Amino acid sequence: MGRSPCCEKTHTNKGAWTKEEDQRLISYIRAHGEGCWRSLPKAAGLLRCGKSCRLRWINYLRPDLKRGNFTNEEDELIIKLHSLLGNKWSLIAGRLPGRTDNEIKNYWNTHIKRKLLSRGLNPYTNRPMGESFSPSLNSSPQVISTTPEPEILAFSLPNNSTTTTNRKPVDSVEEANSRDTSKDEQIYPEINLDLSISLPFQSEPLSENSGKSKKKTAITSQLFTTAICLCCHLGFQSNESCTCQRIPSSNFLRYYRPMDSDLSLY
DNA sequence: AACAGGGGCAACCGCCCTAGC
DNA sequence: CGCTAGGGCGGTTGCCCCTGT
Repeated sequence: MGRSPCCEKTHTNKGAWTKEEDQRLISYIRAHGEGCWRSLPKAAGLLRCGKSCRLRWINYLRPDLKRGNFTNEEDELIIKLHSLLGNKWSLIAGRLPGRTDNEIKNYWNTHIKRKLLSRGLNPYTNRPMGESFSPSLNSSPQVISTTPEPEILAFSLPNNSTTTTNRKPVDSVEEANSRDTSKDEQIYPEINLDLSISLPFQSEPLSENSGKSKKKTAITSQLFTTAICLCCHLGFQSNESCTCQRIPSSNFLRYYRPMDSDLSLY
């Protein structure tokens, strides 16, 4: 017994979106906001699957999207992020304002992969072909703090780390993605890349009846002493790829991406 | 001018995760 | 605690356009 389909396949359009469909979707979301994608097509008068509407909006119709060619800085950032995160396109896109995961994924597959190969680099490791490699990033982000913003990626600074692990050759993305990264050496030794994503800020203590909240609080208490955004670590703080702002804190420094009005849609 | 091949990218598919009941 | 619906994500497909022959 399979999962029920997300929509009536027989009565939905497929393929390229028309201008009229785009306009309907934009108008509807402007009027009612995002959410409930399954019922949106009917409400908006679209003969489309809800998922299709969501994808169309997120990837092409959102007002905050940055269209056009990728800059060299974006290229380099993507390369570095990919070497650290693997095919976590949404995470990578999160560090590139105005870019979508789909766009970055396509760009990676069509441009960057080739670019790295032409440099004699393994596209999955960003290291010379044949050289051993292991990224340091844990695949599962940890919740480390609560902040006023919906999204924070924090990376600990070197903490007198004694991280020493054995490298293992990685020549495929499958291998790279499935590796036990906890044992891996870092690509960028100066960076301890524990990727962390926070929950929205709560100035009041977290509700006591929330078991999950307690768990998150516990994790927070295990914070490293210093955290910094990946863009900053990679040297992109001063350019457009990094929109972080520094928040002084008694225990550590936090960098966050402000949530502007447009991004609030995402 | 016509055709073939390849590249680029929008869109779809299917699996996974999670909140809500 | 299990089930389900909804949403998110990464991988893949297929169409369109460009370029070379």
